[in-house]
This record gives sequence, C-alpha cells and structure tokens, in this order.
Amino acid sequence: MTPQGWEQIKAEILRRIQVRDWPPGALIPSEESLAIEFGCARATVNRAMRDLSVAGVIERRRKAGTRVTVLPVRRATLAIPVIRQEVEARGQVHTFHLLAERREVPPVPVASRLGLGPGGALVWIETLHLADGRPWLHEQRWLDPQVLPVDAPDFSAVSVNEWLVTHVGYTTGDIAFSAEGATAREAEVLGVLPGVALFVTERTTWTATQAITLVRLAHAPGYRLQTLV
Amino acid sequence: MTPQGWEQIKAEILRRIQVRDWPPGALIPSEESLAIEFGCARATVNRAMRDLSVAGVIERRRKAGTRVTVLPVRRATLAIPVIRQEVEARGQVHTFHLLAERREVPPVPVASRLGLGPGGALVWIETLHLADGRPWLHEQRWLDPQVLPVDAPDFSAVSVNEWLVTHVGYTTGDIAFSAEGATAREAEVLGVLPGVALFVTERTTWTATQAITLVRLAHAPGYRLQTLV
DNA sequence: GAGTGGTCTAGACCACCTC
DNA sequence: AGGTGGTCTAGACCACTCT
Repeated sequence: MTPQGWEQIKAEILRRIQVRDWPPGALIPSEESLAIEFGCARATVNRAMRDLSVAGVIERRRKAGTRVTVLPVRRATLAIPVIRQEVEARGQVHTFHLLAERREVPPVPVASRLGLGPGGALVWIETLHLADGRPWLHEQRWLDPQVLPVDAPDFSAVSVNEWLVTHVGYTTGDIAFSAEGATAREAEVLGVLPGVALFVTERTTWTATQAITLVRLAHAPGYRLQTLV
Repeated sequence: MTPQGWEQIKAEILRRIQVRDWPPGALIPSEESLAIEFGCARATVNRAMRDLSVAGVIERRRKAGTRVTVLPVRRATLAIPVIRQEVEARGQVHTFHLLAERREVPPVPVASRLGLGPGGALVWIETLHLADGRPWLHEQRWLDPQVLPVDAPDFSAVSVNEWLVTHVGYTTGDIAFSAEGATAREAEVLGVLPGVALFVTERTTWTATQAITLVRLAHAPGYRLQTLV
C-alpha cells in the first residue's frame, strides 16, 4: 500500500527515518525518485519534505540533496493569545485594574532597546489582570506614545494589551521567558511573598519600521506555558 | 509594480492588513481574484495565504472565505537544541555528571502519563549538566527501558539526552514551561538556596506508537528562553 | 446548490551548489 | 557541468460548509 496525499508521504518518510532505514546523516533519495516510488507528482513529495525540513528533521540543499539531521534542533510552537482569551480559555472570568498610567523618561536600557533618543518620554502603564477575581498577571509596559491617537484610549476600560492588538495590529517581536523571584511590587500586587518563583514573559514588539512597546508580564504562581502539539 | 513570487505576495497581503485596507474581521478577496490581480497562478496565492494562516494572521474556511483574524493568537517558534549544543552555543564548555541510574517503579501519575501498566518498572536517571564547570541544569528522567538495547549504553560517557536524540531519534512530544522554587534536591545539586526561582522544562516524548521518556529540567538561575524571530 | 479553499498533476524554468 | 531543490503554471477534482 503506497501512501496517498502529502501527509501520508510525510508520515512514511518520517517512519523510515524512525526505523533507521535512513539513519541520521544519511542521504535521502531525491524528490523525483521518491515521486516515482510513491506514484505521485514531485510537488507532492516536495510538500511533505518541506514540512519535515521546517520541523528540523531533515536538511535540504540544492544539488547536495536531502539528509537526515544528525543532532536535530527540534522546533516547538507556542500560542501567544491575548491575555483575556487566555483566561477565558480556562473557563474563568477576566477582569483587570489599571494601576498606573503616566509619562516618564525610561531608564537607558529601555530607551536603547526601543530605539529612543535620550530624554524622550514614554508612556508607563501598570495593569493587574485577574482570573475569577484572583490575581493572575502583573503587566508593566513601556509604550511609544506615537502609536496612540490624539484622543488617547481609556486604558481603564480596554486593556492596553487588547487595544494594541486590535488597533496597532500585525507586528513582529521577540519574546523571552524566565523564572524570577517576585519583586517587592510584584509580591504586593499579586498577593504573594517576595522572592516567590514567578514565570516572567518579556516582549519587545515592532511594526515594520519602529519599536512599539516593551512589556514585562509576571504570572501568578502555578502558571504553565504549554507548546502546541 | 505587482508583487512577484509568493513571498512578495505574502508581504503585500500583510501590508494591506497592516495599513487596514483589510481591517480585522474583513473578508479578503478569494484566491482566484487575487491571482488575477497579481497576475499569477492561484497556487502561488495559496502558498502565501497558507503561510499567513499558519502564522495566525488570517483565518480560512472553505466556502466562507478568508478573514483577517480579529484577536490574533500569535505563534512563536522555539528552538529545542540538545543540551550540549545549547551550552556550546553560548561559548561555554559542556560537561555532565551522571548522579543516579536505577530501575524503579514510578509514581502513578508518571506511569499513567507514559501509558505504563501498574507495577511496571522504569529507568530513573538523574544528571547534572555543567557549563564551564558550573551547574547549569538538573535533569531528572523516567525512561522506558524498552528503548534501550540489550547492552545498555554507558550514560556516564554519553548523556541520556544526546543518546536518545541520536539513537531513538525522531519523536513527537509536548513541552511545558513553568517557574518553580528549587526543591531541596535541586538546591543541593545546583548550589542554590531552596525556594530560589528556577526555570523548569517538562517534556514527554513519544515515538509513533509509545511513550519513551518523561523529563524534568531545572535550569540554574538566570536562564532565559528566547523565541526565534 | 454553489463558492471557496485544499490538494494534486505534469510540466517547466531557475538558483544554487557540489562535483 | 549537471543534479538537486525551490518555485511557478494551468488545470483539475474534491471536501467542506454556508446559503
């Protein structure tokens, strides 16, 4: 029984790698010969192989051919939802409090990270997110005021997080995760003892041209970040 | 100037979304009409749209068409290298100590997670990884002995982590990240105080048919996990 | 029922890179 | 120089699902 459809072809190739028909480092037959073997078009084999290449299972180079990765750097995908969605996906009610909102000159590392000249002021926003009324997440954000409209939105009614997603929209950025002991402020706001282990997310967000915002999210204890399967 | 190639088409579609030609929730023209507009084949538009769909920027349904996602769930990609590679990528020397290796009946949650019947024994392995001689990572692993060959490998010479990647190979699995206070054992081994915030990774790994291993990695303080751009 | 996206085909050209 | 993967085409059929 020959595989049908690119997903079955992908599965068959993966199976041969797993059972070591094609061990790590081995050269895999060319797309054309596999297409003949499987009785399908080369484009279909290509579709399957591209998927495996993106996953880091194989490495492809023109002319050199396709090899099974020796020490594969596996790739995992994370979903980054809006905070409200994340809480609601757990079946809980999301609320939030705007704790602070003011213009302020940021510390040098923040300014340089956002590509801001010296002396320029940013908007500083501090928000506490709650799930079923219990502290869930402490959000501290530096925001470039250029992205705000002349009549600034009311961040006590719509969370900054959600306003940015819906009004600034499609952006790129980098994300870092770490574990840190709760600062005095975080402990106070989240209702935990200082030094308690918190899961911290730090994001820098860019549009095509400029940095928009830098945010630190400190999750209440017990938070787990899961990869998509 | 019309875009050429699927990447330019993807960029053009993304641009129109960013400048709100197509605001959140809007219906995007069909593949066919875009193919006519861009003067290319429908498959080329499809390639671009599929990429944007995977990225979470648009949502596609047969017959219903393609819409700009209202509250996009952004997706980020993580690279999961072998531990040795991760240390060496930082320009440090990787070494490790095998602290324990024994057969043991696992606690019920572990057994059920690995699909193991009651009373079945697993291999328990504890390893300390070092970077430039300093504690880097504490690895505690349950391993299905079925994957081991009759003459078991010497895990004091090759780390379990690397042996599994090269000899069991291509697997799927799920990963969870959390922040936890150091247990007494972790504190002792990593040379920190109990309760100190540690970044913890928990992985379950499967081949096509069976669960292979369940591992808990506790990183020394200061560890950061970065997404790919 | 009909419109849309998902996939497949057979062929083609090209960029890249090893040989 | 030639083999390989990357991409594109024009057409086709099908699965899905909204109307």
